[in-house]
Amino acid sequence: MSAAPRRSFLPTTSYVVLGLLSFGRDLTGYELERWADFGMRFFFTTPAMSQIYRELARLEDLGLVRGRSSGGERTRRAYRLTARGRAELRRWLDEAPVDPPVLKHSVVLRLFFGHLTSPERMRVVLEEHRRWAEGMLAALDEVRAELGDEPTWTHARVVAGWGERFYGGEAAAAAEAAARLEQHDGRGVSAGGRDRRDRRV
Amino acid sequence: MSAAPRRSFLPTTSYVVLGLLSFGRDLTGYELERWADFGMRFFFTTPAMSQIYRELARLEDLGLVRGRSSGGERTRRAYRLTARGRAELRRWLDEAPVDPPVLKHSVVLRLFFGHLTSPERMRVVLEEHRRWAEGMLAALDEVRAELGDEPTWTHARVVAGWGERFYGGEAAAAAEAAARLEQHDGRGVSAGGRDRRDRRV
DNA sequence: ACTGCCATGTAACTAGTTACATGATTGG
DNA sequence: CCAATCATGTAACTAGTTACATGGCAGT
Repeated sequence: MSAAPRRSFLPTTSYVVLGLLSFGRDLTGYELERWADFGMRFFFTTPAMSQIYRELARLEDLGLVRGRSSGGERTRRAYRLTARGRAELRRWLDEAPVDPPVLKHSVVLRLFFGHLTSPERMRVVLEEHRRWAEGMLAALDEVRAELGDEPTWTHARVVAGWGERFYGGEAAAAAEAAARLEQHDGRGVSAGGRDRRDRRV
Repeated sequence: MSAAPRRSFLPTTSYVVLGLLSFGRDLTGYELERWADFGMRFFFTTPAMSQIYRELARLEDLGLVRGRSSGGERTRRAYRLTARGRAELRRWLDEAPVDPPVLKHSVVLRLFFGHLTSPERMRVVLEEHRRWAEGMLAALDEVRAELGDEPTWTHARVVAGWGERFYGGEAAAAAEAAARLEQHDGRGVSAGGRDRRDRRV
């Protein structure tokens, strides 16, 4: 008796591909991967090449993209969005439930289980993470520079703003966590007295 | 002839299970899921129940956990970490490469493709995300309150600090993005420069 | 008696991976 | 001629999902 027809949606990765093609340029599987890795890796894991090719095959079956070969049958096949593809992408944007980001943060996981390893190792892990985040921040700056101020990239610039906050946050959080642990370890090790809090259980 | 033996590691989800059992309490598959969903969902997607049961079966095959049934063969089976399980977890913490967090952020993805939908929809999406982030923040506060100041949860408290930064950041980023778009749309509309590309459908 | 939570698992499927095989084109 | 990059795809596998089937136990 439900009133909703509830057509379902494709996996999000499909919309990554459709979306990249929505900027108007025809792209090969290879280029798709380069673009995804250039601009989207900041907020969405880049799928493996083989996955992209399979995705393209599926989307073509569904009539959402059309591929055209050039330079012989195998050498190069560039895809463009069909009208139905554009409509499907729009349907997703307009109607798909806004589900929360998927996060698998193995660094924080390690931190959570920090009682099982040494403070030194924990410091190394956090420092490595901090450096990674700084690196991403730098890469993001480069991307942003390339965006210029063309209106095509209006939303991309806003996304870059999100990214700066996110990666800056990760770097700061790693530093803060390290500082907090250091403080805690220091207290535990150096002064025998003065801190009864640490002895219970 | 390579110097490195390079034993490989289990999927990260396995270490989630091992780690939860490292706090010393025997847990059933069901409880494992509850605990993961209570404390780890803030930084690591909670696996499906069926996945947890399969994980436990595998870990038992590998001798990393041991399960004991009680109350008949089917009704309840609680698992504990074996010495080898603890060693494997420690090996992962100490030696596994620190790989970056895996992120699939469909909200930012939508923002990136914002040129394909309406400003109103974009506002709704961002607002929904902001509220979700605020909700997570509130939930995190509750968890934190429950942690008290026992030393068992030292690292968990540091993780909570990370979470506050992360979810606070998401909420702020959503708000900021919405503000930036509003500003931009206002400018675009009042100046009369209509977008040429988006008239159909 | 019934409801809600505790509890375990299987089956079928989907999404994604790595490893491998193959070849064209371009620039030094 | 050689290396790097562009380019496409298959095969085998792994991780994870949803849907389903089953049943115990506690409280009202």
